[in-house]
Amino acid sequence: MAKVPTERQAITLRDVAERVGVTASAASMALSDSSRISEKTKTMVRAAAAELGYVPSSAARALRNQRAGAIALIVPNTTRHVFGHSYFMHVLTGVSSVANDRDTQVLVSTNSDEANGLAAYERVMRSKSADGAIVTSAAVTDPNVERLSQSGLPVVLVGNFPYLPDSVTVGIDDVAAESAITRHLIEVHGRTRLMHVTGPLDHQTSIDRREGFLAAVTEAGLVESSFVVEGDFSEDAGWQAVQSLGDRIHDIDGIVFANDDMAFGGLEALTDQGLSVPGDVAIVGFDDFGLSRLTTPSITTVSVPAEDLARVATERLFDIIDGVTDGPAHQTLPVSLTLRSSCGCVPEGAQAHR
Amino acid sequence: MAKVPTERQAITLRDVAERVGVTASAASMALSDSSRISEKTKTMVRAAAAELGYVPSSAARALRNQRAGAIALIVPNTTRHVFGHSYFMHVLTGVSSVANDRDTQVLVSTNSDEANGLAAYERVMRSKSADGAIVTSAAVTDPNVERLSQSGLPVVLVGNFPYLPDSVTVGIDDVAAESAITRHLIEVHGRTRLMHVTGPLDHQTSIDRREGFLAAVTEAGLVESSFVVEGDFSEDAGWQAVQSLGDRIHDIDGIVFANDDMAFGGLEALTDQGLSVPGDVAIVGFDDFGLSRLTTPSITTVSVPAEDLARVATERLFDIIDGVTDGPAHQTLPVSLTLRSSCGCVPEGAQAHR
DNA sequence: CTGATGTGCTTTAACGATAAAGCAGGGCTG
DNA sequence: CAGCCCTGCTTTATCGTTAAAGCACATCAG
Repeated sequence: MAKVPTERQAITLRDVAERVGVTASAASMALSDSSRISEKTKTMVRAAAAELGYVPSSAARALRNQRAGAIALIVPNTTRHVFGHSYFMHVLTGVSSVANDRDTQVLVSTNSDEANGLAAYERVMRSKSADGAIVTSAAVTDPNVERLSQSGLPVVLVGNFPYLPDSVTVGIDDVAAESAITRHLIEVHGRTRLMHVTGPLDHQTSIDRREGFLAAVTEAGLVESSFVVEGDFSEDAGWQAVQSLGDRIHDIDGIVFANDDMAFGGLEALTDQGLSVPGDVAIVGFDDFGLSRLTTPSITTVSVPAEDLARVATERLFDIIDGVTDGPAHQTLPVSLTLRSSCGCVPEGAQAHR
Repeated sequence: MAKVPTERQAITLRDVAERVGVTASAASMALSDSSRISEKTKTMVRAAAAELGYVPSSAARALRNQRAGAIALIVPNTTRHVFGHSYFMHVLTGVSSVANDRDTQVLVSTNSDEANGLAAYERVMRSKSADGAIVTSAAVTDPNVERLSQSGLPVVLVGNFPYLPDSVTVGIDDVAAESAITRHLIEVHGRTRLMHVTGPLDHQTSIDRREGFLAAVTEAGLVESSFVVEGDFSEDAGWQAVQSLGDRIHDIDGIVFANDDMAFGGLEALTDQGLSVPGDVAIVGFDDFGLSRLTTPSITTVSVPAEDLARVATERLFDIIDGVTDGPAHQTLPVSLTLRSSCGCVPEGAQAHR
């Protein structure tokens, strides 16, 4: 084992070069396997670098190459409340794994309280701390997303942004998915009187899921017996949506929640009122980021491949950074229905244990 | 509103200086409010900088100042399985908030599969991409933690590392906490025949919690009727621990799980066997990162202030980076017992809705 | 009226890496 | 054997920022 010096002073390329007896330039060329350097020198330089534990200074490289060697994962602060921990972790995992393969650092930028007038993530980009950014959703009303995506900097958005047709996005088909799970309640479980609890309607996801629900009930001719209530993706909103129905709860036999958190809140409210799920009311959620699997009964939901979305988005981002211009502007990944107990598909307590 | 140029070319200090008619040096001094620059020039430089949307190049700054302006949050890959998403998100939130206040970027480094011989996070530090690191726990057997903390680089560990007395740590008192919650089962709920399911015993946390459990049962004179089973913090381990007891399940009236995930798994197993919780068996968990609140019955647990731990650790890290040498080596934050249904404290269904 | 002290900038140099251009010496071609 | 092209390095310059030193010019004390 080579003894790695514990000195505070970092090892620079110059140190490596001096040990071999060449200039720093030669060492640089040797390490990049230039054809203009003799095999013998290359070997010596590589050996010296390994022995000294040389690691190039990222700052010097970034400055010289005009490339940070890092990408940013931008999380508008509003997101924290709207999306759950698990969603973000899946995204982070996906981004990290691709970035790791490319020897690129991942910088996480929460928007914080834009103290400097400039949004925190705009500073990140302008200071060239990152070569590009993955933006994980945001409110439709967030002007920063548009500014970022039109700034000319490489940006890939995770989600759907129909109002930003020029942006590059990777998402799922919320309309089709919500429509499919609604049809499941109607066709498989014979539910005819449905309520839909939406997410915050300044989020595209919420708008699309509502549209999917409406398409399904319209197609089935159940418009008269169905209705929509606005929520905000929080557990409490789900609880409120059910609670505020009062006696009208008996007018419905199925609830399509726009996400799992609200479904859980709704489930609690239904249970509190002594109603059985799925017996009296069948419910479904959306996301499948963990929670829906754990409840009693477990919640039937749409599984969103968050990690895959992030992975695809990050690969696309690297393409853009590398100057690839002919990639797809908008990609849509498939989702799957995960059938559990809350719709009546899987008997309670019959959950498999691996 | 100043029109921010959308050019691909970034604005440098030279651009700002030229517009005012001074050199880049003068502009630099003006922006740093040097006393050697006239008030008039300062005003003009500041105006020009704002107008052009000047943001200093982080790479150039890092190179010149020998400071990255970033800290790393290091997550050994083994951690992913051992700690949950919520724990990590709390830590990330805590680290981010403090870093944001200091205008510092947060770099998330998962260890990945040390492809380059050098652990990924060692590269991060050696390349000077970050000025310091927060390391979120790790197995006792992980040699990298020791190397990192002894490398002379600023590192703060979150958790307890008694075998690294020279490191700087911020943690909780696992022994006292597990002892307290065990005593709760004994003293408040009169349980006398207890099982403890540990986490992976190559983690200090698991070792300490086991010690706390043993201290409590010893103190109460219940050693004969109690025992310890090894788990690994996974939901499945909790399930297995209960399941593999067979008929011996009737020999116990309380289970102290070393974390909430296992408690949930155990809860499922108990329910599957038709046993009532807390009626037949009272159970408690540890962590309170979300899951334990959601189960039926909800799980009594120890609330770990993960975000606060991260915040304190990050503040300490900045102190070290800034050269403060007289800070506390080891800090311990207080935890609290969160009493819910699974121990018998709160009647089922009586959970408040805010 | 001269040397000391300020004021307000400019010049210089450095951080570390690396393309591009420069240059010495050997080998080859015509 | 003069001219040319390789080979294998060195020299030079640059990325953007900033500390330190330098240098005019003004002001003031003695």
